[in-house]
Amino acid sequence: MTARISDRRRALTALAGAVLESEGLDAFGLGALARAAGVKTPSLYKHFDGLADLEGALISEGFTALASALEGASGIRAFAETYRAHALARPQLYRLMTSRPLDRSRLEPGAELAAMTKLLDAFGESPADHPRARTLWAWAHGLVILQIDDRFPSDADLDASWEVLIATADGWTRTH
Amino acid sequence: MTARISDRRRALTALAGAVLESEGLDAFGLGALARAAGVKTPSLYKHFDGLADLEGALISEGFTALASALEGASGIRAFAETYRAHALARPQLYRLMTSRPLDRSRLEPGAELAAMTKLLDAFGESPADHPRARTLWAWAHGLVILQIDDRFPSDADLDASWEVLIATADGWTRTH
DNA sequence: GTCTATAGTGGGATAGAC
DNA sequence: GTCTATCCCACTATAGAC
Repeated sequence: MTARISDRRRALTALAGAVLESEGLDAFGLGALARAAGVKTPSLYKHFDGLADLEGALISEGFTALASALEGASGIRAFAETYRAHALARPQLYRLMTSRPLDRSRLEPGAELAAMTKLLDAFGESPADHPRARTLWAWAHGLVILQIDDRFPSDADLDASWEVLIATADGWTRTH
Repeated sequence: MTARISDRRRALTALAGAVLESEGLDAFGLGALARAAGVKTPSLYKHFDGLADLEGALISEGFTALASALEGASGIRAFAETYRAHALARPQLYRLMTSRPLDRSRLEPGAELAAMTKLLDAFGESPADHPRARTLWAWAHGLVILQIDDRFPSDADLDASWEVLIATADGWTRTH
């Protein structure tokens, strides 16, 4: 019963996530959230310390949700398909998370690290594995973000492109 | 001697490219270009049909330059290193070209296609090779854009991550 | 080809009443 | 926790004089 203020912030953050997807990243802002909430813009300042704070809450939630989704993915195929599905389920949030400078001071501590750790752990925790883990992440990210930004021809067989990634990374784990 | 107007447009576009890199994509606009050119913003409308036209000119130039750079690259290693160096030489232009919705009606006809064709041709022109060519492009793009957006730890060995890409793609061409 | 003047839009943000 | 009122800023864009 004590932390009802926090509940309101959480509810507004969830609404903001929906607005972000429906309006698009470029049209998103305090005004868009206020309109959707049926509230005037200045009211939001009781719950967020400005736009950067709101974006930080959304991004933190995104990292936490990604880490949680990857938790249950074992094996390269599950990893790749989970990452792909998770990103495409909320493409505008994915763009917000990855396609602009990241103000880490606005994030919940550990949120980004939790997601990154899950990514790196797909290949073991040894530092020697990191270049391969990072390049695999970049590969998956490239496939996802180019699709979100509509850079592939409409007839491109993206499933086939993902299969190349899966087969390649599977080869790495088999020979480790 | 006839097309001096066009010369001015070209010079302003070149200046805009420099401003884009020094000010960053978010701070770029007609005002930034006007300040750099020592001119008032409305004057630019004699040379560009608004901001979208200016951005289209920059993006077209970027695609043309990329196609030209890839022209001389033969083999996977040369391809990868050329792409990487070209993107990182003008990171803000690369972001402008790849990280937002692309208004193709504002581009010089064929500019995007020329660059994309060079990318696909790295693996031959058969449609069966396209999934592999596209996934390789996405991979290279992911490595470049995550570095530009500062998403890798500062101690990450990116050279090693690129070597994984090169070794993998080399394997594809050897077994074709 | 450049200028001044101006209009319009949209956004973020603060102060203070209720 | 929400409101009104207000301010500030930045940018795009047009009209018309020089």
